[in-house]
Amino acid sequence: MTALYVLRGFIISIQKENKHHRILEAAIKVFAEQGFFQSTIAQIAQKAGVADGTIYLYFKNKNDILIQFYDYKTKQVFERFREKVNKADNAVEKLRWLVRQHLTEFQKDPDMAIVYQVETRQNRRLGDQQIKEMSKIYFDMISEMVELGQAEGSIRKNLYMGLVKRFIIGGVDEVINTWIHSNGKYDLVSMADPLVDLFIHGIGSPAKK
Amino acid sequence: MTALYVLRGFIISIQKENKHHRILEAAIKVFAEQGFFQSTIAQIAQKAGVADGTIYLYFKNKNDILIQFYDYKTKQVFERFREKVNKADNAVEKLRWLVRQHLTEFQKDPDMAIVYQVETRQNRRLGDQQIKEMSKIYFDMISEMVELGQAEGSIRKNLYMGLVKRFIIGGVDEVINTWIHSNGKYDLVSMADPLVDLFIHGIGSPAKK
Amino acid sequence: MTALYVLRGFIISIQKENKHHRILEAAIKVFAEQGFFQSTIAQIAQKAGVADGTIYLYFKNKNDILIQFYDYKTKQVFERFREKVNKADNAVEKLRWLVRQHLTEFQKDPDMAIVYQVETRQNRRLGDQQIKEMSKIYFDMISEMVELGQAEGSIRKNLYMGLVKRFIIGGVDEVINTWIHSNGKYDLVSMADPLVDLFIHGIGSPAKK
Amino acid sequence: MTALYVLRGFIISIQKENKHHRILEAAIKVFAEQGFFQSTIAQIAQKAGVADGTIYLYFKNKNDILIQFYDYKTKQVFERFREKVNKADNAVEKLRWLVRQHLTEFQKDPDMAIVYQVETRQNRRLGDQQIKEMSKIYFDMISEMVELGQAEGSIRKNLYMGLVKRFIIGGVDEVINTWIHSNGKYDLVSMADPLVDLFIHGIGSPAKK
DNA sequence: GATGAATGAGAATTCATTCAT
DNA sequence: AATGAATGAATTCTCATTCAT
Repeated sequence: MTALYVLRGFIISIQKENKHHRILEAAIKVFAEQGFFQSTIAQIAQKAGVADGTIYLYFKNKNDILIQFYDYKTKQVFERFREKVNKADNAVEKLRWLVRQHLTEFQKDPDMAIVYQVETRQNRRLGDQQIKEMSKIYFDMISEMVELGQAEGSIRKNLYMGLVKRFIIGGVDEVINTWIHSNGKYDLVSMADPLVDLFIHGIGSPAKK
Repeated sequence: MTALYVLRGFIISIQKENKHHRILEAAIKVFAEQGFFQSTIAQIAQKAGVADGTIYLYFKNKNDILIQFYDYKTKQVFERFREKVNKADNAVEKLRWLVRQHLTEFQKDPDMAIVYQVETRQNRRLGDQQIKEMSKIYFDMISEMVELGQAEGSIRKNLYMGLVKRFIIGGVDEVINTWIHSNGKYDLVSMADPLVDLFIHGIGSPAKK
Repeated sequence: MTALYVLRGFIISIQKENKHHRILEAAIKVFAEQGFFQSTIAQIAQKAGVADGTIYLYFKNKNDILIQFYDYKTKQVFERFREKVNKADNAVEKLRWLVRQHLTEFQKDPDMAIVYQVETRQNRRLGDQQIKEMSKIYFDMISEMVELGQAEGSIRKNLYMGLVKRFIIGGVDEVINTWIHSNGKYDLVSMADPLVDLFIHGIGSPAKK
Repeated sequence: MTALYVLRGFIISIQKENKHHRILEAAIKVFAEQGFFQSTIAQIAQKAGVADGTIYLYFKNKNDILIQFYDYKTKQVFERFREKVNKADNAVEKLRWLVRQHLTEFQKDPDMAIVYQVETRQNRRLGDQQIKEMSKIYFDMISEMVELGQAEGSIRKNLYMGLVKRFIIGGVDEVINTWIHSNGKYDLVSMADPLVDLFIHGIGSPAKK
């Protein structure tokens, strides 16, 4: 009896989990298609196959969906960046894997990519704290990588870390944006290595240096 | 009499121009503060010191304000980039002046910067054509610059132009974004030279090359 | 349990039906009092005892209320004309019953009468198709009647059907209009027989014929 | 000098007359096309070639345009009916000329026809007094005609005058309405004689009488 | 008289959120 | 937990009318 009960609880919690998940996925799709403000709860509910009211059992309000998307989906993706970075054993390789993984994840889930780039990134709706938190993950990875590279001798010394971070994130973001605006027509991941090459060597001629 | 008439016409057209301008400026401020979708016509009207209905004498609808902002303000700024670029006489200097001017203009007018970065750039509300048109200005300047640099020998040959463009725009944008999120606390323009340095040399150690 | 469920569903559907009905009735009253264009959704909502927004759960927009009125109320009335006409067994009786029933129904529901005469009849807002459709019911009844009368010998042969239709509808409509403008002060139905007499015999003196 | 002054005054008053007239004509066109409520002052002004504000120099408000249309155009048309009726020298001819003239005038000026039928006729916006006044012209003509006919022996005695009026006006109106809805595709005037025939003889078979 | 820019009240409509079932 | 009908605040936009020039 107890076992059954526990089992039942488990199934229910799975179902609950499912519904929460389904709404989140539906929301991301709708946000990606129409933008946050132009999306309605009704559209999300329909796409998720639940009633409008049901959404409010899982999310405090419309805004909260974006926040939870951020927490659930994005953070998890960003944590995976770290894994890849950790596996690589020199600074340049770490950077290469960071960029590769970033492009890979975003290519794999274009809806997430759109929502992240367009709705989340630039937005003051999400608590700034949240943005900073995640931004920090990236920042820390880059700092670490740069410091390692400087120790290794592969990365030059006179760098202002804050700027390097923007330099790298900016390039990656812009590559993703362009890809999104092209409606994902080409292979995003193949941009990784040439991009990293630019990060490392710049566009300047080595002869001149 | 005729002279007075002409004068009168002139004054009136100035005033009209003023009102259009005042609304546009007010709108940009409001958009910058609250975001496009959270801004209301009433707020814009109030900030511009006109009645709600007056806005519709100058703009087709709320969206049109954004479009006209783009046409009026942004294009003009971008044309000024070209002037600076044209004055410089080698590739690296051209790039340096492009970035300097970009950061200078955006620092000078933070509201424009915010609206441009947040509302315009990523947005499918503006006709894509418009975005592409302006993006093209940037693209052409970069292409030109890179080709010149390659002829001069200051920029390396094996570059995929599309990627270089994103690499540069991305870095600049991100620097601006970070500055915006800091509420303009520091001097944006001073980022120009270090950033260009990164564009040219990358983060890699020259010793290693 | 199931029975209760079914019952519950039934009650709910009745209530829903009620609300739709209530709004429609309220709208007709308001339209009758003020005319379509001078009526506001707020007035209708208030008279129906619902919130403004509720109206949009049942009607696409203000115009749709008129269209649904037409479909729901008017058609049903017109179908009832046919019943009466079918029961009578000679042409003149059929005409008499058509006119009697028409005046009876409109007298019974003056709001419908007003909206029908003023807003619907002359209006290009309703799909012309709808008007034609209903007009056709009348037309068919008259055609049928006339043809029957001609076969019976009670109605003369040399008649242009299209004109006969306008002749009859016109007279009936005008009698209703006059009654409406008098604010329903007299008995409309009592006009039926004298009017039919005019339709049949005209105003000409039989002696002269 | 005085002569010139008078002349000048005359010209001005002609011009004034013209402008008033032009606005009225423009308004009727616009009302005919779109209906009173869906027409805007701006549309009328544009069609009349004057500024919006100018309309208020000649008309108290939008409603007043309809009222003046009624006074100016319609009354004049109705007076012309009388002329024709007066010329005919027996009752049936009088009726025939009334109907002929009615259809002739309305065919000649379809915009007037539309506005009159749709906007004026059924409407409580015009002072009821005005409607009654004009309606009275018609009524008097019909009364007179019927009484004459009864004296002549061409029209039967047992008639309720109020009903006869509606019977005739109704038929004529409906013929006009149908013509309007057909967009004036056929010759309206040719309906006059057959219609009058129906008024006089009805649809009944003479054999039966 | 003529203009037409400006006004702002007013209306339709939308939609996040609630809550009775 | 789930539903979805109901709500009504909020917003955009229109347009008759006014009035300074």
